[in-house]
Amino acid sequence: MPHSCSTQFKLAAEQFPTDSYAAYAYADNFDLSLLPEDSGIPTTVYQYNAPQIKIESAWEIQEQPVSASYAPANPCSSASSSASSGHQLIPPPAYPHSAYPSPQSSPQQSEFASFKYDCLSSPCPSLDASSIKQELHILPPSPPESNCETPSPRSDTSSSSSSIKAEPLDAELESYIDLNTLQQQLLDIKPNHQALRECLEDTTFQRKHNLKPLALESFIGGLAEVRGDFEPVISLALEHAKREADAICAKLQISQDPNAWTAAQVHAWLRSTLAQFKLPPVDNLELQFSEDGAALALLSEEEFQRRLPESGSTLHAQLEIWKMAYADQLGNEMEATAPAANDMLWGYQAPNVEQDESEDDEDMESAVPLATATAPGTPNSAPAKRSGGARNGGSSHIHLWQFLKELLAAPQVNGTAIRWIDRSKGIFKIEDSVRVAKLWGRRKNRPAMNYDKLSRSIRQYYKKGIMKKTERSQRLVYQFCQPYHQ
DNA sequence: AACGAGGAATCGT
DNA sequence: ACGATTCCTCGTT
Repeated sequence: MPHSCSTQFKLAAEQFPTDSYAAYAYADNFDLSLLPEDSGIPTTVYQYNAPQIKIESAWEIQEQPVSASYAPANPCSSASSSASSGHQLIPPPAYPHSAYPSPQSSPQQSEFASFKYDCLSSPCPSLDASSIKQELHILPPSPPESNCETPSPRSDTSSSSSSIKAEPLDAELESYIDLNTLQQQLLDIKPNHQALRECLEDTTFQRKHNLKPLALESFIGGLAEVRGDFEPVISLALEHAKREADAICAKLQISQDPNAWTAAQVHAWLRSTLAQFKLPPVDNLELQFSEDGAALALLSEEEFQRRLPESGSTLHAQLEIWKMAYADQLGNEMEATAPAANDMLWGYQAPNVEQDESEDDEDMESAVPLATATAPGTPNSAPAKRSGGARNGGSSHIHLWQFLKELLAAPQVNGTAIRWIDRSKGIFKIEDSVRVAKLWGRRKNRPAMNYDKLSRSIRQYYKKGIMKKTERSQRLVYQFCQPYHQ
């Protein structure tokens, strides 16, 4: 085995940035169920062929109380066995980043993905207590109330490459990614996001670990440009944002489309968002913001900041997220009806089996099972629809059909594993039976799950009237029965 | 070989 | 009790 190289993410996060992109990372309650289920992300140790990467935690700050209810009673054995040591070791299998045979998996991608998750996740139900604790340190539960201008103890941020230090460690090579420095760079982000831009544009990290170049513009430029490396991550963030927005929309009786808001609804949303992020309430909100939703959506971040120095950035960022979430939803709907058109719209390239680029790895794949049982139109919640009954945390006894709908709801992430054939009829196809089964097994904490068993469960649905075979029987093609679809 | 169908026992909640 | 899991045999693609 070649010598390994460990990448150590350090972060002492006492500050909390308030810039737009930080809002992605620090949104109060990003649903960590979106994230890999069997690994405490910041503490995961990845190993694969050169260079081998170890990501481990080095947080040393005080403990924060954390709800243990989110920690599964029995996480995957490999995870729990080493949880106490603050990191877990994933031995390098044939397919380094995936417990699941994925011949085209890309360790580089997944490594970077894990890094991205670190940046995008926020304190939420995670898998083991240690990782929760650590994530709380990365991303404080309270939204941006601390001073974003607080200088970081580290001042050497002139070059982002300085945040990546390689140091030999015995036979191993250990490189540190100092998140202190990285965070400082985030804190330094100016309205034009120069620091983030520089940070992301710096390719040292990529080159060092032989990563694919990063399409920076795709990240900054908005959803329509989002693709490639960021696609799954953005998708996850948007999935969360959409669910969150959903609940808020129901509460405030407003549209999911900010452009459709009246001025009064704008005020309601602003107040709600201020409260959500624990920002100081604004007395003369109506005077400050006379715009309706469409006009509000056109305001620049500077304008937000000018009107509300304390909270303008956060509000603007949150609005951006809402806009993206709504746009993404439209995109998904279009994809259901006219995939080709949607691909053109989003520049989204349908996953090609013959290509090796977008093959999922451990990170991507574990990130796939999305959300809670909030899949749209669950018959169980038929009358109340999605009124937000039992939300997060109830995913442990999710039904298989619900889980499948969850996967189907995120085609950008799961398109290679399962996809709609005819959404209006509830017909879908399992493209990668192994993968879907593994995901299901992971969700249910059944490591021995396979497609044979999963399909047996699906067949049980036949006589229950939950699913049926299509008229013209096709392999791996199933159909939801009416009440369970739509 | 992979998938489909369904019986039967068992498990977990 | 119920849904899911596990194991099984046999048939089909």
